[in-house]
Amino acid sequence: METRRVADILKNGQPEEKVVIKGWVRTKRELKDFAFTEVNDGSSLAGLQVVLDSEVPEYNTIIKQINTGASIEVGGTLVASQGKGQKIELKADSVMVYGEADPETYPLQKKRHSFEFLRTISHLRSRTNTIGAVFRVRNACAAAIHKFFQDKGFLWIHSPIITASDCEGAGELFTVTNFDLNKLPQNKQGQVDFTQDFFGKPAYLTVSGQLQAEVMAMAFQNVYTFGPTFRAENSNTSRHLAEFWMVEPEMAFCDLEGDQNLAEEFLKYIFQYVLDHCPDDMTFFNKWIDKSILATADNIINNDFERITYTKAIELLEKAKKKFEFPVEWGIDLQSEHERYLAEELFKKPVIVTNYPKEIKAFYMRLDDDEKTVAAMDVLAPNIGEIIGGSQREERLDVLERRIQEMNIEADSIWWYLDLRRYGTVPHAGFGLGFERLVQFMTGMNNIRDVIPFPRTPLNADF
RNA sequence: UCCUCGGUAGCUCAGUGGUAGAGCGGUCGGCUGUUAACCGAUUGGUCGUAGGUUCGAAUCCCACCCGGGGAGCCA
Repeated sequence: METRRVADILKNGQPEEKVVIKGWVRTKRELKDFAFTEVNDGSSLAGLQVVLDSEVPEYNTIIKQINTGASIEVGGTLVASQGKGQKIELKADSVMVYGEADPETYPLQKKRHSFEFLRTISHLRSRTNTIGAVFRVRNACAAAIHKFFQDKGFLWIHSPIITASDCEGAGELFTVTNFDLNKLPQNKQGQVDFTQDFFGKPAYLTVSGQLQAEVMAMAFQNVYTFGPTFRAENSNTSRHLAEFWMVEPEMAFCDLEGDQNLAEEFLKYIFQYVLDHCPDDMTFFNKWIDKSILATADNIINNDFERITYTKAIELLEKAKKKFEFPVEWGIDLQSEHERYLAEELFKKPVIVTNYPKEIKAFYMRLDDDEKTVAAMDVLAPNIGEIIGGSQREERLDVLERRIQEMNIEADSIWWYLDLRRYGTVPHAGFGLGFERLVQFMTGMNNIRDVIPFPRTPLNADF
C-alpha cells in the first residue's frame, strides 16, 4: 500500500480508510493495555495520533521500542477520534520499527526547549514543532519568490560564488585559495604571491550577485539572483550570518519608481503566499512566538506603502516630539530608532524612503540632478526596520567613473561592469533582500540562527 | 569589535563563604481514551576552564573560553 503523508491524511482522510504512514514518534502515552502515540513526518505541524493495542503483533515488544524519536511505519485504519484533540486518528494493525531512539540519551524531550540548546543539536532540532514550522515557512518563502519572478518572466541568474571583485568595497571578505597556508609563496617584496594561486590573483567568496545580475539584465531585461552570499565580519548579533541567502532582482529600462513598485508588489505577494500555503504554521507562530505577526502580515498586504524622500524623512524626524538617542540632521544615515519611528509610530505601515545623500550610499547608485542625493530606496517595515535596500543604477559612464574616483573604488577589476555603460547602456534598477531576514520577519523568530538550517557565524561552523 | 547579563543534573533554573537543591526528563510501578496525560517511587553533578584568596569556595578575586541581550555595521 502506498504511504500517505500525515498532512494529507489530516486534511482528506476519511474513517474506514486503510493507510500506511512513516515518520518519527513525538510522544507516547502508555496506559495499562493500550497506548497513544503521535507520529510526525514533517509534512505538517500536527502529527497523526496512532492508537496501539494488543491486536498489534508483538505489542509488548513494539511498545517498548517506540519512544520519542524512534522512526516507525504504521499500517492501519483511520477512525473518528473518541478524544478531543483531533478529528481523526489511526488505529494500528501493524507497526514496524526502523530505528529506535534510546530515551536515556535522545536529547529532545516532549516539553519545550530553549532555542540556544536546540542550536547545539542542529542535526535534530528540525524535529521540534517550532523549528519544523520555520523550515516549512522558509521553503514556502523560497517557492513564492521563484513563482513571483517566474510568473513575471524574470530569469533566475546563477551568480558566481567565487569572485575577484569586491562589489561595494565594503565588508570583510572570505579569501578563497588553494595555497598550502603553511608555505605561502612570496614575491620579491615579501608579500604573498597571488600569481601562483589558483586564480592567479586574490579571490573571494561573493558578498553580492548584484553586479553580475546587472550584466545579465543587459541581455534579458528582467532577472533575479537567489543564492548564498558571504561576509567575514565579526558581528555577533541576532540578525547577522557569515553565510546567508540573498534575493536580488534587476530590471533594465526601469527607474526608481518602477523599483519601488516591484518591491511593494513583491513583499505583498510573498506574505500572501505564505499565509495561503502555511496557515497552521503561521497560526502557531502567532500564538507561541510573536502575537503580532498575523496583524503585521495583514498590514503589509492591505496597505499601500508610504513613499517619502530622505529629505522629507529628516524633516519629519526633526518635527517629532520623540527624543532620539542619535540626533537628527540632514546627512546622517538613519539609525534603527529613526526607522522604527517612521514605520511604527508615524505611519504604522511600511515606508519606502528614497533619495539618500550620496555620501552614505554605494558608488553604483544613480546620481540625482541636485548632485547631492542618489536614487536609492530602503523599504522600512514595522517591527523589523530595513527589509529591502535598492536603487536605480548609474547608467552614465562619465558620471559612474567620476563617482568611482570620488569614492576611491578599485576600478580595474570591474572593467566589465563599466563596459555595460559603453555598449548599449540603459536605465536600470534593482534591490536586494536578505532571505533569512524575510523569514525572521515572517515568523517572528528573534534569532536569525534559528531560521537557517545550519547557521554559520563567528566560531560556529558545526554540522 | 564594544557594552551588559549569564555558564550548577540530560533540559529549565534556585542556591552569594560552612553536608550540592527543585521542577521537568529518564527508570520502575499503577491506571480502559490519553493530548507537554495523570498518580506514586526512584535515578541523576569534575558547579565552563585554569590560577589565586581563605581553616574552608558553586559563592570572593584574576585570566581565558562559551552563550544570551543590546550597540556598531549591514542583508
